[in-house]
Amino acid sequence: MPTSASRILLASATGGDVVAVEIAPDGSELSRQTIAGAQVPDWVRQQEAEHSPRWIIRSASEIYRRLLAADVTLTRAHDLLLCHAILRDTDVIARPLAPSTAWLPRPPEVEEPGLFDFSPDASDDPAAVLLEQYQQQCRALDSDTTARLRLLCAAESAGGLIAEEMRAAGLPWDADEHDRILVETLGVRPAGGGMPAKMAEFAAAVRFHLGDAQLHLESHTKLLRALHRVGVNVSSTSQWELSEISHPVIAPLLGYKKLARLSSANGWAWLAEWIHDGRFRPIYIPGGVVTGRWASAGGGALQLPRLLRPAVRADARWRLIIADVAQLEPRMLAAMAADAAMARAAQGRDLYEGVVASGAVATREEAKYAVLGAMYGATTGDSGRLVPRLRTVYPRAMRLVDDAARTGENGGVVSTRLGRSSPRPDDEGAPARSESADDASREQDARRARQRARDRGRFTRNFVVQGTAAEWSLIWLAEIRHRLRLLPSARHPAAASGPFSRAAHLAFFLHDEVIVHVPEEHADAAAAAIREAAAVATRRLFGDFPIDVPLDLQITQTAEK
DNA sequence: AGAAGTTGCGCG
DNA sequence: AAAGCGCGCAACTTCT
Repeated sequence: MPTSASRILLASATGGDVVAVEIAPDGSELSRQTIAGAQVPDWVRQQEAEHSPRWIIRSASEIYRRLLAADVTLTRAHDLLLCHAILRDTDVIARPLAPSTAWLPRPPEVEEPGLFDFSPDASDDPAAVLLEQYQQQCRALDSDTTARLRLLCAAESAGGLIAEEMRAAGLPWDADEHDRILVETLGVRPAGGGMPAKMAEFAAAVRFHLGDAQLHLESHTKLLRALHRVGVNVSSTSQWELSEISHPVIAPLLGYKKLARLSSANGWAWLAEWIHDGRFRPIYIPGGVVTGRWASAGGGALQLPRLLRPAVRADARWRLIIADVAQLEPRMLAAMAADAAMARAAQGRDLYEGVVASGAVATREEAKYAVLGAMYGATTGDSGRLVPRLRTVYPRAMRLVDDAARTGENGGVVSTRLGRSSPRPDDEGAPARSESADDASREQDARRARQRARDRGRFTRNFVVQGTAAEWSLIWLAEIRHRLRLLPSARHPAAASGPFSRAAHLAFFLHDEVIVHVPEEHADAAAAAIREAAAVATRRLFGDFPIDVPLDLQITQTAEK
């Protein structure tokens, strides 16, 4: 393989071997070789050291875990699976990528013994299949004269690598602290099993007030009947409705529900299943949401209750850097719409106070409801009533979301700043009525169709904002990763082994928040890197448009807030 | 018995 | 039964 290599395509061959193809700048094949499975990590490490090529791979989720397990990291990649979804659906180029079911994510594979022994592509020449797809994607990217899709695909591919790296590194988690929180909140766990003490107390109080010593509290139907028996006339057992009622059963019932939730979602069973060697390793799914947000699988990674934050704890001589953006989405909206007035309100840490200062609303609370309502499409209630006031002070921003909603209602497609487009509406549910249908059912169909259109309008309204925020976060992540890789090694390794035990690394990502785990001596440098990365993300998306995207950032030992 | 749907609640 | 977007998960009920 010549030293000029800058792009190498990796394809799985039979028997765990790998075919490596060197790609010329014009996308054509320069040379290829087959590498025996056992040699792949060393070979890849060597290529990284000598050329740091862009690796063209089917999917990081399919191959990267095995490389990381062998302590090999990749600098850059082009993830064909992730980019296929973007380039197939995008509405910002004349000829999007031809859709193909061959480029959909595979169901999670069972662990296989061989290093690269994942199911080989069903073809005599899997490398040719990948190369053909890569060339098609390059043609699509080249047709975008604005190059925003190129930026999006690069960021998305970096995200694919980061998701696997964060899983490999894990989020440092103090199981003892978690246990302390559980005991403090739920009460002591009986030795013989059964309900923890404080939960049992609440349960007993609820049963007493409902006059049923045997009542099964987890059954909504039974609980609802029991509530009706004592005159608590609610239509559901949800806490927001219960909290409106004044009755002695309400307080213990809400208390019980709170604890029951913690116990079943993040109790001792969760701790035993998900925390190993002081790390929480969820599965991140980049692009798992149509807007471009990440999804997760297993462990409820994106729903960790704030109550458990103190269990996130840096290793000895290491620090956590926790950084997030307040009100990322409305900031994105202001910049996307080039709404100078809204950008002015976004100056500084609290956008909502800025909205109050504009005179549109009286209180911060009103500002929050109005802004969220504008982005979500509220039509009724407090929020819906406040939204029109924003139209007078921020006409450009409001026009952007209102246009997105109208496009969706009319069955159209909307796109984010970088060109990720909303999926086409599916035609399911369009009723095929015979001519004999009566007026009433035709009326009902029409009503349902209007409802669907409104639902879709709220979806597309939110899509442009949520999706662009996801793009900002993705670039932020990629730029953080890039900078952290330049930091020197740790004086003291982290408690866990693996490729990230000696260097600062991303440990957690949640829509607009990151947690970085860093050797104490590099904490300040890493914090600076995170701030720089945010500034770069803003500039990449919006150029010189003056929009503030301030970070809340703290360097700590634990994630307590 | 197991699949599929519902409810409720955690996160942004 | 959230007014208003996007998710995942546990536990229950209902369907097959």
